[in-house]
Amino acid sequence: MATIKDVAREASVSVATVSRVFNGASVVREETARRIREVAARLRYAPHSGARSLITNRTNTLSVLLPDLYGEFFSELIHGIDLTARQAGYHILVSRCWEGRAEIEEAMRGMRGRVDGLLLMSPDVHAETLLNVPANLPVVLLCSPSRGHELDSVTIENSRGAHEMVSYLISIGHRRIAIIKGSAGNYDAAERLRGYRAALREAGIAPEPALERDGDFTEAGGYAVALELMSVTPRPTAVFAANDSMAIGALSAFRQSGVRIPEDVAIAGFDDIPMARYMDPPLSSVRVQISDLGAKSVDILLHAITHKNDHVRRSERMSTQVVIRRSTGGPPAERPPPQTFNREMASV
Amino acid sequence: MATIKDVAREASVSVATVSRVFNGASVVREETARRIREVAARLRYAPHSGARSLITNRTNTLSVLLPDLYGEFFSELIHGIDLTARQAGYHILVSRCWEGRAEIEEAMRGMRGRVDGLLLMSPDVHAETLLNVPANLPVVLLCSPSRGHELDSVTIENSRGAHEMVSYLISIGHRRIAIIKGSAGNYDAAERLRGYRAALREAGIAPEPALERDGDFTEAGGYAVALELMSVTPRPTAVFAANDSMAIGALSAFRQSGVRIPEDVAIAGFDDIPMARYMDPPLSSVRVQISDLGAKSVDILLHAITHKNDHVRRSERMSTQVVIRRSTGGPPAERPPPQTFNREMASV
DNA sequence: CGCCCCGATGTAAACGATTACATTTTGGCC
DNA sequence: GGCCAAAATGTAATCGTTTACATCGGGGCG
Repeated sequence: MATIKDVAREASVSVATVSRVFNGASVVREETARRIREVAARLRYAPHSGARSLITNRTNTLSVLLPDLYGEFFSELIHGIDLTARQAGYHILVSRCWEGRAEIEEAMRGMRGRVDGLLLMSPDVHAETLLNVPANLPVVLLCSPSRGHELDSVTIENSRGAHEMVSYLISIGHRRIAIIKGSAGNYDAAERLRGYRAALREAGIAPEPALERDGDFTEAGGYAVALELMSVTPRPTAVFAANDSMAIGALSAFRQSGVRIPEDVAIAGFDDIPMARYMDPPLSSVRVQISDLGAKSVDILLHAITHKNDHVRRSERMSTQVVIRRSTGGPPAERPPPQTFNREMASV
Repeated sequence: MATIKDVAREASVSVATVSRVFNGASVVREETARRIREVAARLRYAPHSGARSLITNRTNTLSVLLPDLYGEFFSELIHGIDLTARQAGYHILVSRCWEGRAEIEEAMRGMRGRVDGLLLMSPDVHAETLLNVPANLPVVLLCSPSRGHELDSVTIENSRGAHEMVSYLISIGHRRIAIIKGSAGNYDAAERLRGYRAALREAGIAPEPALERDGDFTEAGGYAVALELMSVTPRPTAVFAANDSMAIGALSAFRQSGVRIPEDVAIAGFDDIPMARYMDPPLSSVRVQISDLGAKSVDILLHAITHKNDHVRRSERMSTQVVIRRSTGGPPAERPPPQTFNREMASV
């Protein structure tokens, strides 16, 4: 493939001049520039980004390291990341790493010289404890547990969101509220569980182990747990799933068993994925702007890169919003929902 | 950040020896190797992949260039790509480019020296006509129109899949079948439309412009089109949506208007995203193994890379499978569906 | 003891760009 | 025409690796 030297030779100039026309840096005579561009096009020359970044010490690439993710959350996140990154002229490299600490360390080491910064989602291992990873690589933590303020991070207000939703369920009269938990060891999952428990406690409702079931963030998981829940006696009157996928699975399971939603059991999810409003009945959920989360984390990362990772660390929390649709039933006529709850237009 | 030279100096060896330790190539005395590894760990050294790939001429990175995509399809595709790529030791770089030819060319030029090969999904511009892009960069076309056999490609059996689904609808008695088309200019969309028309033609049903409506592959789009369709007289008895997202939107619109599914109108989609089976009623769809599509395209790309792009081009077509669930109603008792149709277990 | 061979290590030339600095060209002005 | 500043272009060091080839040292063997 043609290199800058080939172009230089063919156009009878030095490589410096060719470089200059491709970087617009200093002034090259228009006639020379045109000739160089012609030659370059003829040779199908494109600058070698690897060589370039070796000397400039910038790759214009960001890395995104994620655990295995499910559908909508993943694509929304990448969408937000991509949008912001590309606007700033950055490419993005995505990798998944399931296997915990060792694999994360390995992946981070592989990033040296490949990217300018790293977005890390590591819901089960504290990133601060990672060993033998490139020093001084800017890192932003996504939805991950974090010891202190060593690293930039952005998280979701999980606990508060869950708390609000469960409080709403209580406010419309539910006392037996089950939860379908997220994956074991997952940070978001743990926080949502915490919010659920706190809401019950504040309402003076005793926790009940039989109503706290292990889930895994998938539709199939939600479906399976819902089947189990139906045989719990007395049956819960409401189910709060730690994400929408599980809520949708549960909804499907209940309906297939002849349990009416929301008359027999109310269902609520978390995330408010686009699909939620198209369910039957439309699913109440805790909305979190996933793509904004991605966008914000990129902003923080770019800031870190600009300041060569020598900046004051930030910890952002994305706020959530309870969205009530029909899957939770209407509030009892005698007690309207508090103002902080957002009731959507009936249409869509 | 520490370089190989720092490690060499600190361990009192030459850079060559350090390099050897990190590449396992030739034999280094165990004692020396251990010392070098210790120093490297202490200095948090990681090889600079940019510099490495400059000389080896391999980046171990694949690029994925996609138009704007919607939720499940995108994540499933990336999932399959990532799995296969990482197994072969490759990273993946994802970019979106909406703005047509110029942006694609620009993006491809930016890939020079950054990746070893390219997965390109370009549903509206013929990739063969791209100008001034790096010569000899291995490219595999994904779900894209293609003139001939200049480029490797993998596509979906869109037309056949649509044909089968529409034929099924006809076989259970439908005559007025509407279609919600995919995005204008989109290759998959056009092919699915073709299959729809062919099936009607073969059954001797006259095409009817009022029943062919423009969609855009989103839930909201499907919702809107369904509302329009309700005012068409006589009303269609079945709706075939060019993807599941639109089918789900349509389903929601019909139901909100009191139209019963499948009694009043049957609905079918395309893609069979995971969510389809959790709809109420569960959605009939044309299944395509999206992640396999990603995996297969990576296989082809890796083959091209191994052979330095000097290999015979392949054109694979991913087969589809009609999956009948309740949204299309049962077949008339007197005419069982042909054997090629796959009726799923009722559970899940 | 001297030779040879082999295993371990070092030396230095790439890879393809950018860029500070040096050099040449240009053109305006007296 | 000669001078000079500014504009245009060239030279060469540099980025952090890999790797062909050279070198070195020590053990086995005659």
